[in-house]
Amino acid sequence: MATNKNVTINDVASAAGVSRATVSRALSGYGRINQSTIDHVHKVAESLGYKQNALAAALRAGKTKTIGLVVISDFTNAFFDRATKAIIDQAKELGYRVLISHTDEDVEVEKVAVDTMLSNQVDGIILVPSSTKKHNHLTPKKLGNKPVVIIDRKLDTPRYTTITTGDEAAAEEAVLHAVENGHSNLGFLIAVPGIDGFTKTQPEIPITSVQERADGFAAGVKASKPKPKSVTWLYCEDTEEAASAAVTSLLDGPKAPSIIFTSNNDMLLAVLKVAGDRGIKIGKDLSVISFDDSPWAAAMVPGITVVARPVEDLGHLAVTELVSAIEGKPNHRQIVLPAHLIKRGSVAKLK
Amino acid sequence: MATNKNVTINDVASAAGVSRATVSRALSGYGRINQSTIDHVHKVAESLGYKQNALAAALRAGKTKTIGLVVISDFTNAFFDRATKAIIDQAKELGYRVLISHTDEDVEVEKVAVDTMLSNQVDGIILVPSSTKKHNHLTPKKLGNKPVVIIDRKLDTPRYTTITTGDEAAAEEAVLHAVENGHSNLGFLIAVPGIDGFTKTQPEIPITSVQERADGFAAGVKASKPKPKSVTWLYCEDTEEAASAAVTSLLDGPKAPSIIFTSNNDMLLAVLKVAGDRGIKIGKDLSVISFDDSPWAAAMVPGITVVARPVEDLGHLAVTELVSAIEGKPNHRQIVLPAHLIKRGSVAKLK
DNA sequence: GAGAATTGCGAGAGCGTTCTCGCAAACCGT
DNA sequence: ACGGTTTGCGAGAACGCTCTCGCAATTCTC
Repeated sequence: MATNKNVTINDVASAAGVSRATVSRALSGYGRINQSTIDHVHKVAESLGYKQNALAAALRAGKTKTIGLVVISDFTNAFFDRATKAIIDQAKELGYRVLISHTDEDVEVEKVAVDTMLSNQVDGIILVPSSTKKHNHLTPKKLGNKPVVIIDRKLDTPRYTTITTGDEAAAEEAVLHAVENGHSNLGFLIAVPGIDGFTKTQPEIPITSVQERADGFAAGVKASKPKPKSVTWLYCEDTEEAASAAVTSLLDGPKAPSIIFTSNNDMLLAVLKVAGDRGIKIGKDLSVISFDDSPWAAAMVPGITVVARPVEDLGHLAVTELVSAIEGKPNHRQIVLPAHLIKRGSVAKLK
Repeated sequence: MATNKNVTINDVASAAGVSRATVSRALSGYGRINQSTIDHVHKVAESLGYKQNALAAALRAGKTKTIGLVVISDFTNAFFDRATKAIIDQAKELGYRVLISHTDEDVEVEKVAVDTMLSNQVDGIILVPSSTKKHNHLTPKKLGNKPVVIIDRKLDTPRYTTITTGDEAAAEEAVLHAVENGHSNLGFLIAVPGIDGFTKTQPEIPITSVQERADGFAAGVKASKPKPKSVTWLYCEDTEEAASAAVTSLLDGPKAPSIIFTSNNDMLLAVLKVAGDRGIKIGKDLSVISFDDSPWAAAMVPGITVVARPVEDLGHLAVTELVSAIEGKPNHRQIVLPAHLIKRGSVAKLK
């Protein structure tokens, strides 16, 4: 059980008969150095199985080539899985690694997540904030003046480059699409983290993207040509139980909707589940439109009509912006990427 | 634009009027130190906004409290998203961070991923190998004798602790379930990375878990009481196009199956898509059983009958085993967790 | 109250790099 | 052939931290 001490740059240096500095020059490719010694050092390093200690290099150089990604949810989410993938891929493209942490919509968790990132000396942070208002821990000073890109949601103080999607317009479009198809009894199921169960009266929504969806739905209702006969709003905790209960109450309520708009896929799945259990056919007896596209939403029969957001573009752009800031071009842009409605079969043509 | 030099342990030391060593003792909680100085140092550190530089600490201490996770696929996969989440959560529980990399089933990518992990001085690695056979880069020597846990698939040399699921038995159970329900024309759609398009003859399968599923299906066919009338095998590249083509060929072939077994959810989605386009009703005109459960498979109408694997347990256990090895109890266990069939509505009762 | 044990803390080395500085050797121009 | 420039490389400091060692001060022991 030989405890293989890692081979260091010193080992390479003495094996190659040169100094540490020369080895570093040869391997990192900077400064004045003879091509033949470069080759020689490379050969020796390889034969010894030398691997750079990224920790030491980063400590000395003051940069880690790592960006921190603090997301809300884990990857079991049709938005964040794709965003995370896009971010990792683009980061790799630009020569960066990604450190991931998720916060479960908890500001306290977010705080320690960010601290961990900073402690690990990330060069910049991409963050999905869990609260619009509570961000005392996100001041430039507390972040060591490190570049930050906010995605998916906005802070109420637009301090950093922020990339969001145009959910409001898309939500409005969704409502108009439903009304055009003859729907007149509308149900809205909005997932709001932090509340208990579900409620009809609008609670404080700590997430701008959700707020925008709700606003867009409302704008759609207002803009509808034949005014909808009934509109029911339900704000719901983001859990399976609460969602099921909310859907049940919606379907059993006095003004049962012919279409339900859901603000995310968890809510959508609850609708599908309850409807399935009751033998209610989607796209026929009940229509549905949700947010965020996914392979399964497309493959279902009927396909689910969704607001598709440019998730990959968003992730891609976030990294590009962040890296550009890391490399010294700090500019605080507010970017909104367009979302659009994908019409499938889950909206019945009434009348 | 004050370039906030990070506050270091030296700053805290001089502000608190003690030595670096004392600050370190106070904050890290080791060695002999007076409680009142601990409090004092903590207070000063807080007021200065001191944050430990994890890099420096790790460099000095020789351990990073980080484990590397090298998975095949990204998180847009019903298995790996859950596994990754379970691993991150359990790692956090045990005081470890997770560095993630994905390889897209490419051995070369896997190689550099592992190198990156090592360069970043991870304390151990959890790996989903992209190939059963090609693992020259995974010798203990090349891994610096760091602990490794292999999950989801096996290497042909059982060198490390390996955690897999009992896919073979579950696959057999799935076939028997179908035959019991009167199915006699069976189709098997097996995703095999690295092949081109699809083929009827079994190619080399570089992944043990897939091989085991195929073996289990075969065992099920053999064990069926009324021998199935026809059995069609299709091995397919893991892309949407190839899968669609394969499904089409399956449905249009001479022996059109009444049930299709798919080895993963990508294949399942292809089946659903093609069937949907043709107006073929799942659970009625065509039955289907897939591998790996997911929220949408449960919410669909009819629900998809699946082989559910204990993904969270697997991830959890992987971390536990790895950390135990990191902390000095190296034992090479071969663990197989049981998978089981969840019967939903996607299998029609024939006869 | 004198020796022994214990406690609290500072000095300083060292983790594996990078990078500036300076020096010797090689090269240039006239 | 001689001053000046360029080239290649080594010495050594520094990044921020941990941890051993040793010394002074305190507490214990009988």
